[in-house]
Amino acid sequence: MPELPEVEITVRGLAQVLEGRRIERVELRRADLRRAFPADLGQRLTGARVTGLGRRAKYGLIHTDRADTLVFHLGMSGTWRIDPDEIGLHDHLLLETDGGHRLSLNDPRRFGSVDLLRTEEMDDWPTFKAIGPEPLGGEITGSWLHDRFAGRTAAVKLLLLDQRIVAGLGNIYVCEALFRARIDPRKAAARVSRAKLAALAAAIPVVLQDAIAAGGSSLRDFVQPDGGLGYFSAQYDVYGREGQPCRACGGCVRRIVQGGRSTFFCGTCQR
DNA sequence: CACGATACCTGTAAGC
DNA sequence: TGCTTACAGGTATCGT
Repeated sequence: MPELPEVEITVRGLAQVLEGRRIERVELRRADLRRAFPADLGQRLTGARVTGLGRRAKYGLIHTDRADTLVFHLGMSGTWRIDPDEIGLHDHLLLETDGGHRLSLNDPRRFGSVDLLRTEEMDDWPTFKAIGPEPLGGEITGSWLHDRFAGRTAAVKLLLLDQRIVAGLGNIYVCEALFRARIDPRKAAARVSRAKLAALAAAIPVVLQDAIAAGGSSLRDFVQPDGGLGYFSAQYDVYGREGQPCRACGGCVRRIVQGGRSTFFCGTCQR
């Protein structure tokens, strides 16, 4: 996915064309993504005015003046497209605004989701209640991680992907944050030193902010709402760099599989 | 409960 | 060229 930085960039792009605008037309081009679209989505959204955009973890939020909030998740392959030239097989939800723009939620793999919540009840939504704090919110410190990791034998990399612990990190930024903190991703979470956890807590928001500043990452099917591409992928230290030299020590970046997913790290720097 | 494996779905690239 | 396989940013669910 779109991990947290890509969702943040998406939300900022959507705000440019949605903020203050009335949604004049809603078109559902299929009944579901991962789950069914809300049955009354079109009815509740049509004619509503967008009062603001937001983000919680990897979920994008579109608030309306009808006290509803559309919550979208981009899954692995979702993107919002603004004024696409053509509407294709994977454009599943279309919104047309009084500003003359047409937005399309495009998601080939359909791992994404769309929900419509009452804004005042949003914090009580089970999905939001179950996930951990925002990594950019300043709550994640070394000692906080130490507490959460106490007694945990799973690899630190796998726990960082658990949205109940830290919400918003995905495979790329976990690999990058662990590199910056010089932590071996295979290490049992409870056995990572306090000093390393402090470095990790510091690295997480920095790597995310760096990615946001670069405009999000560009993997093969991620395009920003304005059609531009992000360039952070060129700055990756380890992700996708198997066999290439470590930028810090010149050693060889390795790829291993953890939890069925690729982990990239430097076996020399990360201990 | 913690943990690992699997399923969901499509597109792309690599290997034969 | 065509077929098969592996892999891709995530998350829910199911065994053990």
